[in-house]
Amino acid sequence: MKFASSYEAGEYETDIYAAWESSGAFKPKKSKHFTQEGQLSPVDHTYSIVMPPPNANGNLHIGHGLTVAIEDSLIRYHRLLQDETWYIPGADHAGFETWVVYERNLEKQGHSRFEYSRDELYQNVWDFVAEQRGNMELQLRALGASCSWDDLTFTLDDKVVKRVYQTFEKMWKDGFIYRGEKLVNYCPKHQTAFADIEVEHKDEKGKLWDIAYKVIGSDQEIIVSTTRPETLFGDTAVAVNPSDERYTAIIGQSVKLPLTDREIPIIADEHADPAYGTGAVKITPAHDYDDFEVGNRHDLERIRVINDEGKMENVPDAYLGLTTEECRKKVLKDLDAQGLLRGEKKIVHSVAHCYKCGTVIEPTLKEQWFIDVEKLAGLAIRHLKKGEIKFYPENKGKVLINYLEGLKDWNISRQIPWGIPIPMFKKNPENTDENAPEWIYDTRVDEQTIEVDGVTYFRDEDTFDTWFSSSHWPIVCTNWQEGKDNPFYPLNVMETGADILFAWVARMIMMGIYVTGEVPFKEVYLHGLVLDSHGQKMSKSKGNVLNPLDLVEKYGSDAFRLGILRGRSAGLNQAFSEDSVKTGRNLCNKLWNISRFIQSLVDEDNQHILNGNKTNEGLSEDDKGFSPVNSQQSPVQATTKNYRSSEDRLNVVNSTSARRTPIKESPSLVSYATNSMGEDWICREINNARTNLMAQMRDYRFSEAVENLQSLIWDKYADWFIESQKMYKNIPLLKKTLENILVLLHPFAPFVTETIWQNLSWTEGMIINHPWPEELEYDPISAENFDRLRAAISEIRRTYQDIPGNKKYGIIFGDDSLIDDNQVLVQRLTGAPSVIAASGNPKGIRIALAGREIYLDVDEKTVKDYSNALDERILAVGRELDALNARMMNPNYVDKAPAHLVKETQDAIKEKETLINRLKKERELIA
RNA sequence: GGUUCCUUAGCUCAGUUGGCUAGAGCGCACGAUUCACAUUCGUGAGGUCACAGGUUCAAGCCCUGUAGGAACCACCA
Repeated sequence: MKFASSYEAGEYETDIYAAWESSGAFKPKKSKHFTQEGQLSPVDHTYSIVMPPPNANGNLHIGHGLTVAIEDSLIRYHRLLQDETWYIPGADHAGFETWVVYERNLEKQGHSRFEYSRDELYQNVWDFVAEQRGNMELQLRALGASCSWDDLTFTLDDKVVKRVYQTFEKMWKDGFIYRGEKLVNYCPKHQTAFADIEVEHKDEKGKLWDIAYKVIGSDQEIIVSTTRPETLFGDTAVAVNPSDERYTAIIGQSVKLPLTDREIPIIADEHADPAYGTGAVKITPAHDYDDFEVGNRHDLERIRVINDEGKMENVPDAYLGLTTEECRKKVLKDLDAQGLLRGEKKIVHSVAHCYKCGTVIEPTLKEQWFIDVEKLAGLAIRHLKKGEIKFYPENKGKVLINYLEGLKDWNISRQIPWGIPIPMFKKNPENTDENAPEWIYDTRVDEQTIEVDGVTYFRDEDTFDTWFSSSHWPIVCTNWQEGKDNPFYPLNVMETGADILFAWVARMIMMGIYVTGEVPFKEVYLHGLVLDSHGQKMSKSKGNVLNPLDLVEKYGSDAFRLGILRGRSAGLNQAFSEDSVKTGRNLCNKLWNISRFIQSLVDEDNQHILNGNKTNEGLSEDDKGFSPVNSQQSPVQATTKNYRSSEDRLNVVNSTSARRTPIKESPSLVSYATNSMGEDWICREINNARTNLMAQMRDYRFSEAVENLQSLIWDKYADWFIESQKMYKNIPLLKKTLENILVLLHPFAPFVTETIWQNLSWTEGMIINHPWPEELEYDPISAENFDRLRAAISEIRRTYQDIPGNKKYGIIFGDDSLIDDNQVLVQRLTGAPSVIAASGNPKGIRIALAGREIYLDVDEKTVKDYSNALDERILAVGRELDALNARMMNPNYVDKAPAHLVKETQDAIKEKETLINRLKKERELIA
């Protein structure tokens, strides 16, 4: 296969993905089907992640793109480490979200949900979703998600329902669940209740009205302030603060409720704030959370005046059936007519809205199923405080505990058909048998009535809150079973958006501990929102939405993944722009061209072999011939080649590795040896990048990992190593190092690395499950010498730029073995017309590096032109020297700082002094 | 009111247990260019690390305070 001159991602990605998938690489190796029934022997290294299930009915958005980029990189990294990885994909029935879409369709067709039974509706939505499903799965593939598709879990799968019912039954028996008539967040449009977390509070302009209530048996009146005059029909008291002296005299008396014949008491309660409004407040226990509490304290009657459709009920005939809005107008008008409306004030207050349709949430008295959260959260808090889960970013652990400590009981009933039916049946109200329980648990939810012990029970028509079932996600996806070892539970990490810390992560933790006794995951990595390039939230209305799949199509999957990981850290909402995807694309292309070039060198080399010429490939270390570069090397370097024993090397691998056990020794197909400074240097750099990468992966520092690799591949491998190899080629080392680099980058750029791997002539198998590279062996002194050579070359280049006239001059070197031994390389990398040894005293501009005798062959006039640059240089070195001297002048520093730092400072001073003295001497000669 | 976070280059952000001259990407300026790559190569300019104190031999990092900004939770009759 021939490498094209640029990497066109779109030409390869689909095939590569298909090849991975059909090879079985995505499945956990040793336990392909870890079923509910089967139990597998535990294995040493497992690594499991469950994907936060995207909406089965929807398209992926940029946040999913980030999720996959992070999770798949982790999974692929651990797969390369030869862990048994399991990336479990999912699809969410997205109860309410999907229901809203479906109901909207239904309305468009002129139908209403009330025309159908729950079972019919459920079936209809199921078909509706089935039609749409598959879209998001294709998109996950395009992003390169290497998940085990056979194990895809849908949130309405039987195993999910079964598990949810088991838990519900356990909770019911344990007394964690109760049926209660409480105020719930009710959306009159969708006609369902919500959990507190699903309600959005928004600041809104409103009005505060003052209404006079006449005190019975006197001509006094009490003025209450309210934003909701229409609920006065549900008032069952007026409250004043017990310490409020204005009202102490009338506490215990009654007032006449305006527009009605009812009398209600004046009560004393702390809830009334003397400083707010008139200090007196009407109490409507059936339609206000605070009032509900007040009502409980004073045993007040609860009168519901707004029905499920948001219309007035239990009110005088004139108001019956009005919407709340109509009723408010009429009440105000009628009060005004009676002279009871005493004031009107504009205020801004926070109002709860349905997060989906924006309708004002009506706190409504309803019988619902609740979870006693104190019990559930208490367990979770204890585990969290013991630090059993590590959070990234760390502070989210504290935030979560704070949330759990204040959490109120959780309403888990929803009045929508699309969801898991609540498996509870209510006794026929006409049955007066007192021995029969009011409610019974039964999973025959397909039947509307059941008979137990001769008693008829009716099905509860509600379904579970989505979060109730999704809180079981780690349990169901890993097929956790009581009493059976499961190497995949707890998960290694839960990766998801910081925005659902409370809604989802908190509930998974609570439920995981409750069901299994163990935390469901050991670590939590939370990502922030992906904002647009100006730091604005992406939204359709702003028109700044970036579609991940568009970017994949335009730049490639790898480019997208690299681009979205760069510049991003845990928990923060951060900007994202197409530019960073372009950078990713450029890196892929760079790597492609590096590989293309190396392959061409390999092909050339093979041609030589065919022609009967010698090559150093495949020779053992002992009989390794020296490539031409050796004759150029200094005697010093040649004698410092002193490789560690293989035992030492193994120790290095162990000590620098972030893993608990040594990586499996896996003999490379390519045997290699280093023959030059540049070669030793690149081995050292690859080893360093590898070690850093392992630490970065352990700590979830993806952005740093990507930068680390980019710097290795581009700034080091391409710009220095490959360039130096254009002189003297070490084919086995080129092969070996390229392989290592490809493997290191694979977790982040799976497609391009695999495509290259498949295109290279000598590689075997697939890179996706290639073993993680071992450390390369090299000569550290030789590697350091290359650093010196690089510094010299950079300084020469810089000096060329500093000399006016934009011209390159010949290089003359004095007694400088580094340059002497690398003349050809120096000439090539600086672009100098010549590099020659000095005869006699060299003249011209001397390169401003201590320890080097390098001159540029320029005439006297050019030397003078350079004097300004030289002056600046002298000043700069002087400043550095001053800073170092100041440090050494401090006796405390010498005393207390670590010895190696002091030594380093002393050495640096010596070097700077030498250099500055030399530069000053040169400057004098010019003047 | 409670909790948490942020303030570092023109922009978006790194900066680990305090330790050499504070980094990256993008952008900008100057220069290069047949021979892997213009999705290229080389060089450079940009920083009082929000401010004020403190601890320390040493502070972007730790402590206290101030200013500005953000998110979430609760409440708002």
